Amino acid sequence: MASKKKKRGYHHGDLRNALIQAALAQIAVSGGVHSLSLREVARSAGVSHAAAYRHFRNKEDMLAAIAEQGFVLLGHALQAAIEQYSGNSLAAFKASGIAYVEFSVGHPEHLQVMFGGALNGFARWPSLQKASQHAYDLLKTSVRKALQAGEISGDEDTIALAAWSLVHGLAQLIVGGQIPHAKQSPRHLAQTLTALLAQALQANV
Amino acid sequence: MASKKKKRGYHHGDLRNALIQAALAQIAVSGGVHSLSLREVARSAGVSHAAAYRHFRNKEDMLAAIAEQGFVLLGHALQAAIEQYSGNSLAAFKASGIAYVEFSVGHPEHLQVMFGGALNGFARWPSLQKASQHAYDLLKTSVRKALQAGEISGDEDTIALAAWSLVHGLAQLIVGGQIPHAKQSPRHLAQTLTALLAQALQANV
DNA sequence: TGTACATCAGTGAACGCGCGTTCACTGATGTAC
DNA sequence: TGTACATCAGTGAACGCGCGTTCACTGATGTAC
Repeated sequence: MASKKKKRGYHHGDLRNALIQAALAQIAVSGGVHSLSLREVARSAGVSHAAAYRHFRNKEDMLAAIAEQGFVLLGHALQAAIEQYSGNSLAAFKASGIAYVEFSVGHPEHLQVMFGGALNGFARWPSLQKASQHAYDLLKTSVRKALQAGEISGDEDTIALAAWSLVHGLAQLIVGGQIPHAKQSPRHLAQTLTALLAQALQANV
Repeated sequence: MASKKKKRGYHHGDLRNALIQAALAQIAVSGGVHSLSLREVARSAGVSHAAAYRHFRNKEDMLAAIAEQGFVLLGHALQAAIEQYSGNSLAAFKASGIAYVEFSVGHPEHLQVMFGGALNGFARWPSLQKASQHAYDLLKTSVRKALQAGEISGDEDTIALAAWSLVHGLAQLIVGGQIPHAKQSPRHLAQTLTALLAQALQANV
């Protein structure tokens, strides 16, 4: 259950990651970042609670590490979706929106730390801020390419904000359990809404 | 600072409301529901912490009361916006979206309790569930009227979900401080995005 | 290859703290006669 | 109007608890010679 053979550090091997995994599991079970405890996390990772302080300055710092991991994973998901349609910038744009929703639904615990307001701004964690900025840049670039290719029209910032708001809102509502009557899968919903937005953006081309 | 002359109950007059107000203030200052404490709320309302138990079964019950108040206020905001354009169902639909964003930006503390996941479902508080359902019904009705008037076209559920996602996402991003570069006011942003969505919905009419 | 030493990840006890909730009480208010 | 009584909102002390963080320590690992 503990370290396999990957890093094999001094003692545990990869306690930092093990703690992050334990924290995510605790969020999933208790259903909230607010009830996450450093001691409980260490306990379920099979380690004394003081050990956590060898890897994180404090509890908040641990949450920042989780949020950063979330944005990195989100970045990868967006990049993969975009690259899948390298020849068609509008399809790539739509795919990135769908990927945003699928990532959110697949990683609700990360999402909660990323956007749940537990960190009060990312300014104190440069690498977190960088990862978050990178994910947003991918979206912006995707919009710019579709604009340059003449497949959609409009103001770049406005389009990016509309797209982000749409998929972010959908993801939050799904993960928050606010759409109980949804008969369709998150992916299907995301496809429908993304197509609807794309339709609006193509209107004036 | 305490009760004016409105209800003048036995002792305090309107402690229940005073506690809710104190809780909202505490959320605003500390910047999170997770760090809200019943004892601190009672303290800042000038009352012993045990007094709170005369008005709420427990801490969670107090949060539910705040969320309920939020949905009631949201309902009023939506209703007012819709009634303002009683002759034009498309304008009413857009106005309700803008009102959603303005309510959110104007009541970030309520929003956090309503959607921050602190309650883990509304099922245990019937009146909260009713208030939340009512707000959603206003949106649905607004969509249906625009459809019936032939001003927009599409599937009712899809349109409602798209509209809700868009304004909810925008609101969450603004309140969460995720849009630092926004040069425009929340209201302006909401107007722009709502108009964009309306454009897509009018496409096939 | 073997030994002495430095490093530092993880330990276990201790700190001080504020929390949520319960309880028997008190005293201000409302009401019946 | 006055008095006796019932109600119940708010009190203050007490409960048990788990928390975040610090500290001197220990012992496994890596390294210089």
